[in-house]
Amino acid sequence: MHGLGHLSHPAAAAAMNMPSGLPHPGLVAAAAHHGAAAAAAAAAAGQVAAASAAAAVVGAAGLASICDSDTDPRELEAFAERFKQRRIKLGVTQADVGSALANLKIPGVGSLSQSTICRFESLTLSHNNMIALKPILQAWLEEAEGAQREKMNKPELFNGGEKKRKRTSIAAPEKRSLEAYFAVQPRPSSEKIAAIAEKLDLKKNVVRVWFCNQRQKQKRMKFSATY
DNA sequence: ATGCATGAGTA
DNA sequence: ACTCATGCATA
Repeated sequence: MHGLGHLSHPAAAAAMNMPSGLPHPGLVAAAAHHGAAAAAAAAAAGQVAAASAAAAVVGAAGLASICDSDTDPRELEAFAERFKQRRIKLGVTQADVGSALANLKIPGVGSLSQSTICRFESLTLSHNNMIALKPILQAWLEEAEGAQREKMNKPELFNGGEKKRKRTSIAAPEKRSLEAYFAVQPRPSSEKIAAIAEKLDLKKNVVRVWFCNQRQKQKRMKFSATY
C-alpha cells in the first residue's frame, strides 16, 4: 500500500544471473524488486557494484580475485556476529531493525523484514546479498548507537479484508523423496517435475518451487563453498 | 528460525 | 522458466 520509488540501474542489471558452474564469480549481482524493500537492495547493490568495478579494473585478463575486505566471507561473518551482539545490546529486535531502516534516510533504502535481518545475522543469505546489506545495516547500527537515547516508532496499522496467504506444508515422506530426486537431478525438466509431482501427489508448481528453493539454499553463505 | 511463495529482471 | 532478493506465515 505504500509506495517508495523503484530504481533501475544498469550495473546491477548487467550482472543479474550468475554463470553457475564456471570459476567462481567475484562479481556482484543483486536484483531489485518488491515494493519498498526492493529499493534498499538496489541501492546497496549499486554501491558494491561500483566498488567491485573499480577493483576489477586491476585484474586484466587472467586474474579474477577481489581481495577487498568487504567481500571477504570472514569479514562478513565477523560483522554479522558483531552486528547481532550490538543489536541485542541495544535491546532491539530483528523486526525493529528491519523497519527502522526506513527511518534511516538513505536514498532508495526502505525497510526489510524480520526474516531478512535474521538471515543476515545467521549468514543464511547469498554472499552477494550479504555484501549488499552490510553497509546498510552498518549505517543503521552506527546511527542507533549514536542516538541510543532516541525513540523508535513504527505505527503501521493498516488492515482490510485481505486474504491471508496459506503456507502449504510438504509432509516428511514426500520431502525425503524430493531430496532424493534432488541429489540425482537438481534441475529436473518440466516433464520430470510433472512426473514427480504426480508420483508424490503434489501440485506441480509446489514441486517446481521446492526445487528452486532447494537450489537457493545451496548457495547460501553458510553452506556454499562457492563464495 | 525457516518453509514455501512472489515478482522483477534475464535469457 | 530460471535466478535472486525478499517476505508472509508458521513451527
